[in-house]
Amino acid sequence: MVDPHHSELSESVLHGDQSLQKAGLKLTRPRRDILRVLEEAANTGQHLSADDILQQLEIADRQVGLTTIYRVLNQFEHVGLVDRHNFEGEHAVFELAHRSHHDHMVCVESGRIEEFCNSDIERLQSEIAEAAGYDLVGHRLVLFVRPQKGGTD
Amino acid sequence: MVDPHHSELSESVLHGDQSLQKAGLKLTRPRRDILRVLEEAANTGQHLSADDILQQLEIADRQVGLTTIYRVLNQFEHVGLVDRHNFEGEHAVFELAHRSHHDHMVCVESGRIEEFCNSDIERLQSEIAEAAGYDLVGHRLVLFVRPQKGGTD
DNA sequence: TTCTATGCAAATTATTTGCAGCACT
DNA sequence: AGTGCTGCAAATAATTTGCATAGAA
Repeated sequence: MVDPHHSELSESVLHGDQSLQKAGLKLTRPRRDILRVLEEAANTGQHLSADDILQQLEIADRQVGLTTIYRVLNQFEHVGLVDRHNFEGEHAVFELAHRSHHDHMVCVESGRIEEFCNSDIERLQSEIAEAAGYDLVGHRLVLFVRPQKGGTD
Repeated sequence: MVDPHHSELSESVLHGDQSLQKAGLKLTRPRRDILRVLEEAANTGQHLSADDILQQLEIADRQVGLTTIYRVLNQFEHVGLVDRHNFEGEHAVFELAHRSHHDHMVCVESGRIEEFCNSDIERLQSEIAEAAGYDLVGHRLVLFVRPQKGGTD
C-alpha cells in the first residue's frame, strides 16, 4: 500500500521504504521524516549527528523526539540503511548507506567531509593483514586535510 | 612476544620525567604511577582506557583518582607523551607516544591490537588529498582483521 | 611559602531504557 | 484489541569541572 502523502519524496526514500518494510519496520511519520533529512544530507554529502537531525526536523517543523531519532537511527543501521561514523570521537554521525564502499576525508578547517575510494589502498590493506597472518574483515580510514593554497578557509 | 626487561622500567620513566619537566609538569606520584602503567602496557603492546589504568593502579595498590587519571592523560597528550585513540567509539584508549608514526590492526576475535606502518599507503593518502585540492595533515587508519586459518572459536 | 596537583562530588554530554499513551491493522 | 511506535523522563557511561586541601619546588 502506498501512502499518497509521500508523493513529494524522492525515489531513494521509497527505496528506503522498501528496505524498512523488508526489515519489519513500519514507515511512520518520524521514520519518514528522518529518512528525508538523511536524504538531503546525502545529496550535499553531509554526515549528521542525532542532534543535527533533530535541528533539521525542528526547522522543518516536523517534531520528533531525540529518543526516537536515536532509536530509528539504530534501527536503520541494523537494517543496513545507514552507516555510523565516529569522526569526532564525541558523538556519532550518520549517512545513508552507500551502495559502494568509501572512506572519508575531513577538512580540519571547514569541517567539510569528502568521500573517496582508492583500490590501491584497499589492496595494500589486505596485503598488510595477510602478511600479519590475518584476513581483513573491514577497515576505517579517515584523512584529515586542509585546503592547499594558504587558504584563509 | 615477551620482552626481556619487565621489572625495571625506570629508564623510560625517567625519559618521561624529562618530558614532563620540560612541559612544566611536576613529577608527582600519580603522574609517575600512570606513566609506569603506560610503560608496561607499551611493552606488551596494549592500549589502555582511563578505567583500565585505574584498575591497574588499584591492583598495584597505588590509589589515584579517576579524575586525576583523565586529567593527567590529557596533559600527557598535549605534551605529546601519549596518543589517544578511539577504536571502540565509546571510550578512548591511550598508549605511550611512539617516536614513529603507525596505524593499527584490531583483531575482531581476540581484541588484540597490532601496529604497522606502510609507506605506500602513506604516500597514496597524500596523493589522494592533493588530488582533491588539500594537504594531508593527518590520518587515522584501523584495519579490522580476523585470524587467517579457519577460526575454530 | 607559593603555586601546582589531587580528588571528591557535582556537572556535562552523548545515548539508552522504562513506561504509559497513541497509532494502525 | 493487539502489537508496534513515540516521547518524556529517568538512567547510564564516559569525561570534565568546581573547589577545598595536600604536595612539590
